[in-house]
Amino acid sequence: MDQTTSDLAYDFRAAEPRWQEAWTKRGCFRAEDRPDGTKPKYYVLEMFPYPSGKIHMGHVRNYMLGEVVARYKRARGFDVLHPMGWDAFGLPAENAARERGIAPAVWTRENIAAMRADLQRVGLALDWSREFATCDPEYYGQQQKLFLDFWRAGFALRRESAVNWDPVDQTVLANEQVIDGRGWKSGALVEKRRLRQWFLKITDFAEDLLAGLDTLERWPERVRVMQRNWIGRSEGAEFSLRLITPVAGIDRVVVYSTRPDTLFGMSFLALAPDHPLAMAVGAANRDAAAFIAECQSAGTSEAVIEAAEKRGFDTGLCVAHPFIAGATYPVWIANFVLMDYGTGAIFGCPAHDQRDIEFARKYGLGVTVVVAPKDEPDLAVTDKAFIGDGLIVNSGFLDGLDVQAAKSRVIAELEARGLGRGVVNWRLRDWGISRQRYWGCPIPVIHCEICGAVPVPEKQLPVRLPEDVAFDKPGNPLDHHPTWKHVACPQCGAAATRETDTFDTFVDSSWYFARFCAPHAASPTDRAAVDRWMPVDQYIGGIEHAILHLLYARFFTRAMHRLGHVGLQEPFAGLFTQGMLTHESYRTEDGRWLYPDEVAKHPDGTATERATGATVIVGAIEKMSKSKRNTVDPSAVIERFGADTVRWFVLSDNPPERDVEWTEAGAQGAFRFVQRLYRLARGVAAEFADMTPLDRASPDQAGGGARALRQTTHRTITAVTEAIEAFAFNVAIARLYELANAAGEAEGKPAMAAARREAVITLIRLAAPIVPHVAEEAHALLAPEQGLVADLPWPEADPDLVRRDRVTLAVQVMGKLRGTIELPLGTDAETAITAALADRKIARALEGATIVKRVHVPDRIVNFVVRT
RNA sequence: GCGGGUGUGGCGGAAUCGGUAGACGCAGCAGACUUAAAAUCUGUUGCCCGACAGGGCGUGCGGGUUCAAGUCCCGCCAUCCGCACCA
Repeated sequence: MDQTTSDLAYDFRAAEPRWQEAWTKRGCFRAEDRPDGTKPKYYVLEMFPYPSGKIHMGHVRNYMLGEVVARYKRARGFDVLHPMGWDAFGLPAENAARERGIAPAVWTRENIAAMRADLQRVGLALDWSREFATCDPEYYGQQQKLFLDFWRAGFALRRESAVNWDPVDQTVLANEQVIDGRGWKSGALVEKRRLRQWFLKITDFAEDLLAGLDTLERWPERVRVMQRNWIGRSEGAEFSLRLITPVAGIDRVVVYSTRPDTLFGMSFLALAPDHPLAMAVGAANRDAAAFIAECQSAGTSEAVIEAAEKRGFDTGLCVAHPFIAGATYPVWIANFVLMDYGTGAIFGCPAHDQRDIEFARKYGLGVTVVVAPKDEPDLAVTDKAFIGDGLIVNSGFLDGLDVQAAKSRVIAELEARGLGRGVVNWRLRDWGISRQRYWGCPIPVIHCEICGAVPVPEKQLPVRLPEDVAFDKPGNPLDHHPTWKHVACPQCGAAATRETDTFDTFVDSSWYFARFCAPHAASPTDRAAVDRWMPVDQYIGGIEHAILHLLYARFFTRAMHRLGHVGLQEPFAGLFTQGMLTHESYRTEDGRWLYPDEVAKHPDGTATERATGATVIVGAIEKMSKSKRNTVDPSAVIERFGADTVRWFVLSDNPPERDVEWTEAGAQGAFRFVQRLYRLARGVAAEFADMTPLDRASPDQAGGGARALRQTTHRTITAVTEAIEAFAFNVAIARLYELANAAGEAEGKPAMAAARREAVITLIRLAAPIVPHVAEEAHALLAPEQGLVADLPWPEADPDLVRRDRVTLAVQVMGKLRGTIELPLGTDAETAITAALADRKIARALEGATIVKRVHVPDRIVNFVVRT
């Protein structure tokens, strides 16, 4: 024992590194590459972190969820793969380079080293031998190979699309860098600019990605719903409308509608601002051009476009109705029509579409009801469109049909006349993967004036990112690099240039889980390793990734499957999405944000800055973020209280799917429990030393409550096991507290000593996945002959001790609780009701009333319905 | 704006199926131990009336279904996540 601390306390400072070393030495958490085939596999993975520099409590919580699963599954006899790596490319490294002159590679490597050290102090059961970072050429080189495979297979293509262009900084901005339509640094109004970029054809997989959702039984329903809505399958009609006066050779406009049944309620046609016809009008009309330019300055983010006030510009053009001879409708350019969805043109039917009614009211356009609800045939639409089902009216050949029948009928009619057709449309768009940035995986393509876009030959991979780059100029440093991009064309040998765009970092995270199976394979994946470990049995991460990351990973896996890199379509068999970590934010009166440990809080609710004594404004509890400095550094807490305290606390109070607020008080509570666990073990060890061999052998002594304690112990095994399986770690912890309380109450009672020892040993082993260090320390006091807790199997409950023979029933009168009765399990209705009526309190509650109905739910409740 | 969540004591939360609301923890209060403090232990703690017994109210708000609603249905409010170049 460490002599420097009080012999009363568990010394985590000495114990934690010692046990961490013991696990590493034994290779406890190394996943077997060559298993003997006797154990089932279990792959548990948390979304790998971006190396921002320091871990925060949110990371610890995320990794603790996987941690408990990993240690628990290991104890249940699985070969567990639980790896760690780094999602290392991205914008923050470039921002650091521009702001502080640190090279992105250096900044990233330093951050990784610091975060790795932080994570290792937590004592996680990770297989560090498989660690890699996406910025390792070994990894991104294989990614380049994958991309070229995709390209050859027709999954990749180049086409134009819009980006946010900052005219002052001469650079492309991410959506988060556009604030109120302006560049975050320059403040300049952002323009939409069209660039030729690489896309992956995720839309080719739309049907399959949608169908696959139904097989993901261990995914949260809400994530599946979000993905389903995102993919957005819709059936509708695509058809053309004739322009009365052609413009620039355009004589018709193709529209898409999911409600072709409302075609007779049309009152206008609306074009996306970047629709070819709108552009043609803009070329000839300055006012139109000004309106289009205004729409262009809104940025590319859908949220901004959709939330903006609906506005339009009347082009003065008209289109003819396909079925009503002589009827014409004005053509507008509207800011809420998206070029990327459908055909970029819609017909407006205000009576039955909310956006259209708002637009029509604003600009005085007509409103014709063509669907009448069955219970309200004379519907009048004012400000709220009617979008429900009903019977078609005012619609010629569609009159009297319901919505579904009218859709089929109108499509048939459009097809018969050669005007259009029924189509399935997707909200999902192809995935644009080009980024005009330095710190990412280079796209392995060479542009030759003669041969066009040429793949970099495989033997020249990886295309390495040069590290001698300068950030003194705006724009992409790869573009400015003196030599990097100048190469000979691999096909014809002429002077050519490299693609200077890099991949979206979502590409990096779309296949890393497959790479962990064989992180140093010479091909993107090692099929034998992938077949052994995939799918990920339990994937864990933030709900903020519900759509993009998870959808891209599912798409990538399908594409890799078609090319034989993996043998399955769905990468994640089970998914758990965790909530965020929150904390109060603090700022001084002059507006500086302060870290929580710079603030002294006072009992009266006020707070001051420790350094200066200045008044501190206590702000809202919100998501921990660096900018607001409301983060709590786990390393400091580990230093003070130990890793087990942090581990216990991040799981103890909250259901993992919900947000948590970090509080100092909670941390101290967790610290006390860790100490108490050790004290319990020490007390039991001392008692046990004094026991006779006979007493030791018979934990189930008559009387003295020993059997009751044993029942608690074995019921706790069941309850904790179920809670862990259900990801209800906070409930598991509550049950562990109860067992600790029960064991504590048995202290000093010789008749219960053996039962108490069983309780404490069980408690330690059940708590071990959460607080493994103190568990090892305590277990070594009680049963050193059994070796490491990390190597022990999970405790098994004795069914005989779990079973209950008596239950408490609630007795209600008119649904209000009036008493309880205790009965043998499985008591029949008649006996239960008789027992209830015999109860003094119930009898009094029933005085003077006539019982009209008796309800009995076996082993649960008796309810009397009465009349007075 | 659209899509998806969440809302229960002073606080975090618990409550397979609709069946004793508030498990467990934190904080508080009272007490024991101590010269004292810390640590530890015991009791108590949803709100209101009541000395007790007991009674009333109570799961964001408003309705509804049911013998019975935190749980199911309808309508609101607040708040969080995502919206395709933050990761």
